[in-house]
Amino acid sequence: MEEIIFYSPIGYLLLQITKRGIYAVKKIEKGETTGSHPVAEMIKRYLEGEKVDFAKIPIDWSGYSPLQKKVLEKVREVPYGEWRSYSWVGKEIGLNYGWRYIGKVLSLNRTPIIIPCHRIIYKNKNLGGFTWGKEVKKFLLELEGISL
DNA sequence: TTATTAAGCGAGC
DNA sequence: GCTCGCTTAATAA
Repeated sequence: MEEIIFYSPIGYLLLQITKRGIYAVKKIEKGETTGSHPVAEMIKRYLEGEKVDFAKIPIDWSGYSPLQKKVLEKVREVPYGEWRSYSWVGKEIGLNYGWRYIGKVLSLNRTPIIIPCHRIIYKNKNLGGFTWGKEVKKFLLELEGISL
């Protein structure tokens, strides 16, 4: 497990990487930058407003159930600058009425930004919740040009 | 096997 | 605007 701490427009971020890929991204209050990593640089550029493609970054899925992984992989397919509802995700993966479970799965997401779960909001355009708080979610959506 | 849980949604007032 | 009822899979007891 490799750990990189770097500074971004939303604060210090801790990036955890295993042999299989990105394991987790965490927001921390204080810290000192501890070197760099290509993925850390991509996240930093993204948070500064640049359009970055995270699709090719490998993710360490260990700990997720098959269905949870399916949900998160579907969320990754949502293109930059667009948003989807929780029920859209549910229908896409074949849960006709079980979309309430989607919220549960997204709350388990260890890698915000890389898996853009901030692009999943209420149908009426209210924000749902977010691992790092609604303020960060709003920041990310406005960054991509989505008005609420 | 049962109870609890989670970041939603639409109907009806 | 607000309240209410509901679905699903995962986890714990």
